Formats: sequence, C-alpha cells, structure tokens
Amino acid sequence: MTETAQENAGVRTVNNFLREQIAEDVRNKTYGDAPIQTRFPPEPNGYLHIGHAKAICLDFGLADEVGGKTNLRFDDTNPEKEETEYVESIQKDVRWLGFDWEKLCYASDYFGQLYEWALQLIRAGQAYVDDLSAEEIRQYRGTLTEPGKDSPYRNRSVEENLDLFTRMKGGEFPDGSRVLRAKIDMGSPNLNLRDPVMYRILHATHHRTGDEWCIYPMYDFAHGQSDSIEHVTHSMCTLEFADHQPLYRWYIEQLGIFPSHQFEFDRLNLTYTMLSKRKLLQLVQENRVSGWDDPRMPTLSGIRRRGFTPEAIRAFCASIGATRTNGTTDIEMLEHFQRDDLNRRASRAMAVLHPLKVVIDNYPEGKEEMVEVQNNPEDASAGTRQVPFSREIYIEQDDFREVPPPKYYRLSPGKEVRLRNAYFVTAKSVVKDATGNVIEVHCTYDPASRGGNSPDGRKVKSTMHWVSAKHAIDAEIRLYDKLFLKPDPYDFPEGGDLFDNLNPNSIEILTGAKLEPSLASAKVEDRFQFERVGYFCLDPDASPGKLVFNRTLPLKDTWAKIEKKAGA
RNA sequence: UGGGCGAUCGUUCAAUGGUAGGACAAUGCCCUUUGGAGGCAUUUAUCCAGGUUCGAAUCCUGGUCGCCCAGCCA
Repeated sequence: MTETAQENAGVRTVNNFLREQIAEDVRNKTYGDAPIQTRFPPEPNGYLHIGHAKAICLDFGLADEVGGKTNLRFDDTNPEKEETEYVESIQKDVRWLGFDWEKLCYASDYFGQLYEWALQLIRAGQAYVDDLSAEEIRQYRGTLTEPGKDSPYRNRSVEENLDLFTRMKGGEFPDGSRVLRAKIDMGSPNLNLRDPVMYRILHATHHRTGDEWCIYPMYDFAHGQSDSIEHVTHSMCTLEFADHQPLYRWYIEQLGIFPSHQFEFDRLNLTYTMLSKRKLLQLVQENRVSGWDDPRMPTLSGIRRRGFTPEAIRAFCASIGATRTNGTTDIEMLEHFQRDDLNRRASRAMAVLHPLKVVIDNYPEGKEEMVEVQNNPEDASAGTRQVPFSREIYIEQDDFREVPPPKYYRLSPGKEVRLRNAYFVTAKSVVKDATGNVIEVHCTYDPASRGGNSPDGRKVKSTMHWVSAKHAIDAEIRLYDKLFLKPDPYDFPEGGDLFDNLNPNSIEILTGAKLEPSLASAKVEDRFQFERVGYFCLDPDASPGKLVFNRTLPLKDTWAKIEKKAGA
C-alpha cells in the first residue's frame, strides 16, 4: 500500500503526481525557503459545482499539507459574464467546504500592472495593435493543419502601437475595432502561440472596476502574471489548459517576472451529472430547476441544500485523487462517501413516508407510553430519546402485504414482526376500501415484548419503523432522483438535445408523511437518518408551522434488489 | 489531417525496473432490534506488436484507440 495516507476519520487519501511534484520542489528548494503558494482561481460567472470541489481540495489541500498558502482569486477579466452575486456565492461555498484563503484577490486588482506590462511588451516590439476584424483574425489564424499568416498590421512601429494602444484604453475606439496581440509565431503548430490576443475593447461595466476600463486583458495575458504577482509556485488547472502552458511561460519569461509554474490535472466527470457552467446557467434561466441551489443541481449550493456534507465531499475528493487521464467517476462513489459520513453522524428518527394505519386491538384504548430509542446506534454518545407509542400507529405501506411474496419478511396476515424499540405485533385482519385496497391492518401485540424482545427468546425476521398516529406530525417530503436519465447526459441522438435527457421524475413531493414528534424541532440543514428509509435534512423552505424535508439519499435497499430480481 | 496529452479489474485510483493492490460496483455467505451498518469470500485488468533487461504496467521503437486545441470566453 503506497497511500501517502493520512488516514483520519475514514478519509483515505491516495497519492498523486501533484503532491509528488510539490514534495520534490520542497525537497529541492526550487523556490528557496518561501512557502508553497497555490491559488483557486474561479471566474465569477456562475456557482461552484462538485467539479470545482476537486480543484479546491487540491489547491488548498496540497498547499496545506506542506505548510503552504492558498489564495482565492477571482479571474474576473470578462465583465460581460461576471457578477457580484457569483463572487459572494463562491466565497460562501469555499468556506462551507471547509477552506479559508490566505488572501482574497481579483485579477481586476492587477489591471493597472497588466496594462504596464502590455506597454512593456509593445516597447520591446513583442506586441502590436491589430485592426483586423474578429472574422479576419480567425481567417489569418490558419487551421489545425495549415499555418496562419501575418496580419498586415503586424509590423507597425513601436510609436504607432503605443499611440493606438493608449487610445484604445482612452476609449476612442468602438468594441471589436482593434485588439492588442502578442507577436509570437503565426506558423506555430500550437494555435495559442499564433499571435494571441492580449487585450480587447469592451465598453462594459465591470462588477468591481465599473467604467474605469474599456479594454480588458484576455485570460492568457492575465492568469500567469496574476500567479506571478502572488508568487504562486504551483498553479494547478485542468487538462484543457495544457496547450496554454507555452504561452503562460512566454509571458512570464518576456516580462522577467516571478516564475510560477502551471500543472494540469484531469477535470472531474460524474455519471448522470452535467458540469458545464454554461448549461447549468441555462437550466436556471429556463426554470428547469428552481435555482442554482435546487437540490438536484450538482452545484455546491445545490448539494448542500440536498443535505450533502463538506466532510463527505472532501473524503470523496481525497479518494479520487488527480491524474492526467480523463475518465468518468461513478456517481455511486460520491454517494458512498456521503452515506458513510451520515451513517456515522446523523441522528436517527422514525418517519413514515406512505402511511398505513395499524390498530393494535389488544392494546388498551387511551393508553400511551414512551419507549426509549437510541439516537444513533453507531454512536452511543449520541444518547437516547423518548418516543410515544399508542394503540393506533402508522407503518409504511410497503411494510404490509396481504399476500406476501417469497422472502418477504415484513408484516402479513398471521406474521409476527417487531416494531422497532417497542413490541412484537402479529397481523390479524385487514380493512379494505370499496376498491379493495387495504386501508387498515388490525394486529395484536405481546405485552411481554416491550422494548422489542420477547422473554421467551422468540425471534422475528423483521423490524419495522412506526409512528404513533395520535402523536405524529405532518411534513412535506421531497424525494430527489437523478437530474439526467443517462450515465452520459451528452448521449443523445443526432439533432437531439442535452435537455432531452432530463429526468421528468427527478423530484417527487410527498405531502402525507407522518413523523415522530421529536422532528418538530429540526433546524435547517439538520441531518437525519429516517430509519430504514434514507437520509434527510430540513429544507430552508420549512417554516414554523410547516416542516419540509429533503431526501439526501435513500438507504441501500436489499429488498428492492431481491424484488427486482424476482420480477425479472 | 498539425500539435499536445493519455491508455491498469465494469468504474476509479495505486504499484516510481522486483509478489499487479485498494476503493466503488457486482455476486455469495455470516451477522444484525434499520433487508441499514458491519464481517468474510468470490469474479474481473496492465491497448497491440516488437525490443532492452536476470527481471517490464513501468524504459525504448512502431502501431491502435481516446481526449484537448482553429473565442476579441475562462
């Protein structure tokens, strides 16, 4: 086992090449005695999602392991897509995940410096103002297989370039009329080196700098230098930026500034999950979901509301590691880590989602008693609570079958089962409605089995949850399923659409659920295991008179599997 | 088609020239006052062909396949 493995609280961290790179640089003192510095650099143009969580865990986690520092930097170089709402949500989400930054930075903090550097490159004859239109630039760029050709404006004098660029900044020219380009190599096999655009004219109001600027640096002209300004030693990004690395280095070398280095790792892909910010925005804008924090969304705000925990997400990220191979992780992996975490920590409660009335005929009418129940069998320190029991209770409709199929252990006529922490009961008869549906089951109970065990040692095959009818509280329960029907949401026929794969039944709202009374005091984000059903948390939509619970995940269901196999 | 990157159980991640291993999933059994949890067991992998070496997943050569790049997005 070569896990670099701090194994704490069940978190198993697998080794990865980024950690090794950092360890090597620390060993070799590549950056002298300066601490390792990383950064998490989101563009504030949307909400963070589970894919970002992987990057966050890497950026913050790897630096932290070696006593390094991490900045949160907003890559806000495109005012047309960025908003303050997003910078706020991003900070909230990073903190929620459990990380805190050394410095809060913005690429826009560096607009002045970047402008000076652009001037420096112009003076060095390494940048020029191009009057070609966007369309012409595209044509001059060539193709994957053919080299590009020089713009007719490529050899303007330094003086003219300085004059034009200054006037670009001064607002003299309309959007799109000119750009500043780096003079590199129009014949390069790497398209990023074919005189990349450094600045474009955008008369747009920036969420931070307002109307101070009407020219904005491109990602490539801002990112490496921002890293450099912050003395970032290890600039980690996803694989699709690998082709940009030569340009990243080119700017840093020409400018002669702090040598930050870029390292690329694989982006997270999950089955049944779509992680395109642009498409996620579309889901929100088209009201296909209730918002960025819809519990079906893969955003951090969505899965937080769904009931996922930062601990589970971090454990998941630690286990998937980082490589340079692009694959797709099974969503079950994430779910596993979430169940594992909640199983250890969530308080248990009894809740009946689809109630069926049970009357215990030999239980004295009007009698009530409290039974003692463990809050968490996995954790004795969680203590116990008292749950009321009485003559009429609710059980799950699924837990009674008039004609039990093979291997069905639950209640059926003549069968004895255990009501969890309460008594053994035996079904005696049923009451049906006009259409023949069972609407009530009559049982007898064994008074000697109080607490759930019979003194004679008699065993039962099944233990079922229940709620006292008289004491039950009502709640709305929201059951969520996958947002997309296919493992690969992009798997749709020619002419089809990503959204054709949307699951029409991704949410089911239950209004008749019956809950044990202790749940009345639940607070938002409190997490519970409704025994035998799943993990749930109180939704922010809940109000004092109205409880609303979200199902985070169902419990694993062996019986469902047996039933499915028998049916197939 | 030019360039870059990659290829290990069904999935994901290890093995850094020396016994191919873990996790998820699946299957079976045990256990259980949650058909949950837990325990045990089982199945399945080094893309192909050559080469170097006592020894290759690892190094070399040649293929094959996959991903990324032709925004004045990031």
